[in-house]
Amino acid sequence: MPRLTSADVARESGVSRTTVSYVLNGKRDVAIPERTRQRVQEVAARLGYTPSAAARTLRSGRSDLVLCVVPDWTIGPVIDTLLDHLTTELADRGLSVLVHQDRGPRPLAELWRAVTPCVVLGLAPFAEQDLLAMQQAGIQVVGSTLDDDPQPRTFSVPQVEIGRLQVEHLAARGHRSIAYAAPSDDRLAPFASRRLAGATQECERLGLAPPVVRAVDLDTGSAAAAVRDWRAGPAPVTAVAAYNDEVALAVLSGLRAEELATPQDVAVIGVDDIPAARLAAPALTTVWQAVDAQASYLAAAVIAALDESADPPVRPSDVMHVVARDST
Amino acid sequence: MPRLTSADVARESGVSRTTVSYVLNGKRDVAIPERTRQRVQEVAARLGYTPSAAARTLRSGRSDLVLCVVPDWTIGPVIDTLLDHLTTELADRGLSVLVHQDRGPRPLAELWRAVTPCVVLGLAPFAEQDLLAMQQAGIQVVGSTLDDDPQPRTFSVPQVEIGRLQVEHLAARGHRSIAYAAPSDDRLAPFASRRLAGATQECERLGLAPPVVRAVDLDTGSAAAAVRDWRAGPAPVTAVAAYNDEVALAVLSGLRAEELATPQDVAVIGVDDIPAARLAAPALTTVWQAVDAQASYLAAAVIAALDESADPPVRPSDVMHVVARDST
DNA sequence: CTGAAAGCGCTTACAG
DNA sequence: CTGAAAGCGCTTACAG
Repeated sequence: MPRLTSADVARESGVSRTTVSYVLNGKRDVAIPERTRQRVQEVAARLGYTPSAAARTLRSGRSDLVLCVVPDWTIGPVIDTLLDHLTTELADRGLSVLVHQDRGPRPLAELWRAVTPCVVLGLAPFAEQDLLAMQQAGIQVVGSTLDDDPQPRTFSVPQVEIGRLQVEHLAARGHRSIAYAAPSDDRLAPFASRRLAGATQECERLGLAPPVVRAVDLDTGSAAAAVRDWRAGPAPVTAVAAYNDEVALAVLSGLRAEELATPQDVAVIGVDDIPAARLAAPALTTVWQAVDAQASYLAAAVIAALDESADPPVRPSDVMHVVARDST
Repeated sequence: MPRLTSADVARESGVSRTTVSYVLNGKRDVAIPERTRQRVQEVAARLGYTPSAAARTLRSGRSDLVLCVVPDWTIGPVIDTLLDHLTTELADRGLSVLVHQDRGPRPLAELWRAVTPCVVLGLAPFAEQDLLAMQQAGIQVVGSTLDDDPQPRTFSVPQVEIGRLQVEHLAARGHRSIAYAAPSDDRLAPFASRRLAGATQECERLGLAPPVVRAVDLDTGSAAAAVRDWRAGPAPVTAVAAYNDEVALAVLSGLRAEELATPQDVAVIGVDDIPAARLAAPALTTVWQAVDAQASYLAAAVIAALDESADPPVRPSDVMHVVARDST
């Protein structure tokens, strides 16, 4: 069963491959009678013709693949949803998303050189060297930054803002002695340090002592130990801002183990609003992110990188806010 | 900055492109002096040459992309981990994983015809028609089944077994009136119906009444309503097998709302062992799956599909068991 | 308005 | 042992 080529479509519709190509690619600036256009299109559809991506890529030097580089850390529900939306929105433009976990020994360059994607989309910052190499090779890059850095082709989710919002919320509830529950996984450090910095800034702004930081594993014992530390000393902590909902759930569990009441003794706030958050006892207050808006922005950024005339992406506003529940 | 081609490597090492190709592809059956081999390899490395995937694909009619078709439903942590392992293991063989969410209007055929992957890997069953078309086009297919159906190139996670294990565990704890908490998302029906069937079978085997089924949304209200139903009537339910951990957390939350004690009044068991499971109050008993073993099996199946001489994959045994915690 | 031809980068059968 | 040449399927500058 040989592959169906544009030559088949050409023969069947009685035109040349040139014409088939023009019609199927919608080249409106070439004058081709409407009748011919329709015939070619009809034949292509009837035969079930799909152009070979490989040949196209070889010819143009650019595939219709969007290489999405996902960082090493565990894909959480947020990245899940992001990729989901992104895949759907870009599929509408005929672009396929190739997800690559940036881990293991395989260098990134090897992948993009081999695949020649039209766009490389980084969900975490690229190494300077990778960035340069891609740009030199003429590949469009849409990068990410964890800071508030509104550069043109960059996706920015200011992590500092997350920590700030958490402390703002806790302080508004009257807490003055606040702790920070950091993740124990080192790979999350770039996120954790920024979120913590935001929390610290907000404490300072409000005239509070900086948050007491403890790393918390995702188990009760680790969290209970942190809780004991936090409660010891002259100014016992009364509120905990956690790195994310899972860490927050661990803290809730640790508080329970130490027989402290939430939120009466110690309040807790997470980040992400995973399903388990609202089902926790007590229901977890958390920072919600507008993932679909962010995905749409990313999709638009990719499309804009490809097509000068496309609408420049509008940075989504109000992408995060606190969902207040019973744990604060 | 023009692309580096095999011609550049050839020129630089003073041989023909033929020789470059032979050396770089490790064709051992062609007699090429070791000296030449080394020189070519050294030059290729120095220049940072990466063969064009597009040209290769065009030439061979087959890319080194593995198209992994993920079903429509939300990617949970299990699929996450699976994809993660899979990507890593296949990357070692020079294969790149292209994840495609099988949703939206874009027909699957369009994607694989365009991409010409070497293998299509389905994490949910394919439509008969798609399967046939791929086979006709000479594409290797590794499929999935939710049943216990040990066909050669098929990944099988018998969902029935999951439900069976849940009921077995609950019955061993002395429960005789068991309920099933089904998901409300219709897309999960193929999984849910099989898990339920397994639960029902095990009830029957043990001489218990079939489980009372209620759909439960991921919120407390919905779960509380289900709980009220389950507790009404002459034989109040004393144990709930939930579709997965999230549904189980909802049930725990509903029980709390109805002021019932877990496990004294009603026991609960989930599936997946998500991080939130062990942090719940009480810690959730659940069915754990050996996702990494399953991923390795899948990777081996893909490699075997590509290479007759590769080791045939060994079906992992003991891929699931109950993790007993405080909720039962 | 339409077609013949070149060329993208690779591999491999074939000829030396 | 090594190279010249063909051809994978496409697009596009060019010639009619």
